[in-house]
Amino acid sequence: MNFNLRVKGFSLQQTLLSGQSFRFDEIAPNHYLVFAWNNVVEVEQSGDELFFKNSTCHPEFWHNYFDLNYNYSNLLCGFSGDSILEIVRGFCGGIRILKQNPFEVLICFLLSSCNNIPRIKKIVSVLCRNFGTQLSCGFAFPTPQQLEHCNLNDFAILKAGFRSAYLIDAIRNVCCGNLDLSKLSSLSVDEARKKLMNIKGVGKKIADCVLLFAYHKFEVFPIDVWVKRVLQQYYQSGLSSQFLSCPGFAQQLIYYSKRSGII
DNA sequence: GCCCAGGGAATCG
DNA sequence: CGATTCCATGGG
Repeated sequence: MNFNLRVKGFSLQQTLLSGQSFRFDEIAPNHYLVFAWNNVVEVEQSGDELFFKNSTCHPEFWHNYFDLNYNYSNLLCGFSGDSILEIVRGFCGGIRILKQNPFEVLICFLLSSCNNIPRIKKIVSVLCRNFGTQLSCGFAFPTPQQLEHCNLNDFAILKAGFRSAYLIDAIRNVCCGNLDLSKLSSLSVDEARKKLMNIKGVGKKIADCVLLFAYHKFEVFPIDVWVKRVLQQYYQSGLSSQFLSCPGFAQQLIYYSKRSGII
């Protein structure tokens, strides 16, 4: 299925490259193969237009996935008065927070510890190819049930090292109902975070990544090494009220900007 | 053979 | 509580 969507202020490239997803491939400059939930699409941005090709689903799915309904200009306006946030807003204000599958985000960020993005993407692609459902192009991220009976030997192909044990613990807890990902959204952020942190290898940072990238909890603030550097550089005396107006989104712009070397 | 990647957990004070 | 130290593995 092919179709177009008109967007305002959105940047496909900034959104995909902002470190929240590991499930896309650049097939040409500014032209991506994007996997989400059980779907895949080729997408390209030109100005205010998104061109979708060979989508496995209807436009509404991608509209929701890329969070195109949310009023981000309000958030960006709220950053006025904080000089750092004004800079990053001008640099990458086209970032949107994707609506990703919680199980997928949990597994991907468990793989992120002591790791780099290209390698995480490689591990995830091997995981999908070996255990996920085949799509028209590529493979879907495996469900908890598809991974339920995997052991350390099965995961040796991932070359994920010590992280494989984390995956197995997470899968087991999800499959037995100990961690019910479908119920986290009804809990308070603090309660949901506690539940996630019961998984081996999940601390506050990874829990907050799941809450932000899968549950759209903009009030959380995952602090990774890049963001920590910015805090030490510019926010020694504390975060501004503008920052605290939407920590999750501010964090995402700061991460992308710091990694790009503009701040 | 060494260094790097980026987090969690345990153990302090 | 916050700060410090140790730990884990594969790729270049």
